[in-house]
Amino acid sequence: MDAITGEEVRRDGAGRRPLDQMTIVAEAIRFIDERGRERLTMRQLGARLGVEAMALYRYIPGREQLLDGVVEVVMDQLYGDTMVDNQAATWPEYLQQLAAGVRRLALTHPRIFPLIASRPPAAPWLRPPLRSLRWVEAFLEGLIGYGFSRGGSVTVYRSFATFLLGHLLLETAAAATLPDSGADDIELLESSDLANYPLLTEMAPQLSMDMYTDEFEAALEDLINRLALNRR
Amino acid sequence: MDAITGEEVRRDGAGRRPLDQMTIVAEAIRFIDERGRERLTMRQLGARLGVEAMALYRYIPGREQLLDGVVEVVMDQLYGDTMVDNQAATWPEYLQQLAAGVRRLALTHPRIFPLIASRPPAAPWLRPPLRSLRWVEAFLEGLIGYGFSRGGSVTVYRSFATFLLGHLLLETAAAATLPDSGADDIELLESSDLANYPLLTEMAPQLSMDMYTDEFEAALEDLINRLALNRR
DNA sequence: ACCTGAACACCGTTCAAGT
DNA sequence: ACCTGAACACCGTTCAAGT
Repeated sequence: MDAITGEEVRRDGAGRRPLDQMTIVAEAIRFIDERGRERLTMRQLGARLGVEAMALYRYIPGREQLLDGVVEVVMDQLYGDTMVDNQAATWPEYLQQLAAGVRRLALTHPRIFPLIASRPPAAPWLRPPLRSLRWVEAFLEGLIGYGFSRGGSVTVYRSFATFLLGHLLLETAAAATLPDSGADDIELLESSDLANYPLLTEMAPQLSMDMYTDEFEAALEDLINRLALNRR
Repeated sequence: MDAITGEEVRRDGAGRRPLDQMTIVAEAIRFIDERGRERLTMRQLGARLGVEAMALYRYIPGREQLLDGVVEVVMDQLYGDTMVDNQAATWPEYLQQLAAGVRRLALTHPRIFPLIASRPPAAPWLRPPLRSLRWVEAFLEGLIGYGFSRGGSVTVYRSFATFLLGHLLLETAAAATLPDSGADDIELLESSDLANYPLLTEMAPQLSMDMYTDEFEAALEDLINRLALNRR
């Protein structure tokens, strides 16, 4: 019996429960969070599930679709966090809460977030493209609920999505780079010795301060003001 | 004799001139522009240069460093386009010209541009990180020339770089996805049938209009206004 | 029903050998 | 001096075979 569900648990000869899509995708998410998406291979993922890579193909068409599944699960989590039971009283509050929710997700899964923008989108015609049509639909619906016209809600979607994805892709990119590729740079033209850059050297303390949060909030307030002014 | 330089050209038995770093990196840039960075392999790049993959290792330490070289060459091109002989009379004009130059580069090499943000940066402490320290140094110098304090120039760098990279990463991401991975999506929870999304269906024409240019310019003007207000 | 072994067509990279 | 063949340790993926 399973301790939580109380269901009868089937086990194979090696004492494993059989795989399924969700188990595999969930493990892939954990894998990418820990080691980055470059290192996610079918063979290594199989190993973590106690199985040969070939076994995964019974549940997942291939590696690309596995990555699509990862994005889909993460986007559904976002949908639940931000769109279900949203209590915002005004549209600026609504945007603030959505922004906070998306940023929380991006910082929780910094190595997965870039996939949201780089995977071939579900609706390539949507500008900017997003994997979760359900989220976009709910977003437009929310805005209309706050009194925006249909055309106005599209304008807001555009600038809000651009703002959010843009900022968070950048904030996230640093965290997503492999932490152990300590290889030397190719020396193409001149060495990038810090000594050649007096201003950089002098301002290094300020330049290295992590101000993403402040910058994010300042820019978001700005965007909301802009939208408020242009509203008709 | 070489038709252009007039120099004596060494050729090997197969009638090829010997390779060098620049030739290889330039071919890699062309390759990524045409077929995407996922498909750039040492073996295929070698083939385009009329050589086995192993020959490349005489000039390039490895694939990762080749990609670093690609970014470096592109950034140097950007430096030449935007920083050398910049004639802007005021700092807002300066930012407009830089923004236009960076966007031009991003749209010329949409499949290379994301590398600028995702490669391990030359100075990881720099926020936001950028591969070209030379460009950042010149940027700060320019701002100080227009009367910004040292601290003020850092603030402007931060918000300007965040804005630019963010917007362009997003605009560029669509173009960078492989155009021929027509595989079916994994069906995880529900099908993303457009019929379930009435607002999306209704607003499809507006949502599919490419408004990146307008959005980019509106947001840039906004940023400049914000910077002008906060200036001390 | 579910997993694996063997195989195929690819990778990046090293190094001794060819010219 | 410059390139290649052969090799190694990996990939994703297919499919007949095992339990």
